[in-house]
Amino acid sequence: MALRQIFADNLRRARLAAGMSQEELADVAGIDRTYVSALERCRYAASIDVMERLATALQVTPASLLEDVGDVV
Amino acid sequence: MALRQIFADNLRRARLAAGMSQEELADVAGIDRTYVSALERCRYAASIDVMERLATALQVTPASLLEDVGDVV
DNA sequence: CTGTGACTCGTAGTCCGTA
DNA sequence: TTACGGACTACGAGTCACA
Repeated sequence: MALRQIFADNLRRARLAAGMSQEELADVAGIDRTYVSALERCRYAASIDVMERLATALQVTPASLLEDVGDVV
Repeated sequence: MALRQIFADNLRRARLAAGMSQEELADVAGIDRTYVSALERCRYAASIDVMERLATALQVTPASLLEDVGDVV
């Protein structure tokens, strides 16, 4: 499993856990609304500083967004 | 402290711990020697898939490269 | 072995609108 | 609320020569 996919999964999970919409998260993190959508859909390989902003906005550690939780499916 | 800096530090530490030169790491990770140098010097905000390749080459988890170990200085 | 400036090229990332 | 497309710009990706 690619790391981008793991990141996408963790991002979505963390966002939902925080009870935020993509729009809210994008707003708080200071990034584009459609970009959050694209990230969760694994369209892009986010750079490290975007990860940082996202992690901060979600109040989780950046490292936790890369943790491989295996197939939750 | 910016995450890019933490990443740069962790990258260098992991590389030295593995007893590799920038050249060797670059070779194993399949990226340019000078690019590894640039990354360790915090010149760029590495993207997630570069991190993945680097982590694999160093045989550490991608998440460990983002762990804030504080000022080791 | 490593740092660095210069360079090209691809894509990250933004902004628009629509379903 | 989210997925997704197009068009655009900024910056990361990747390489070279030289110190």
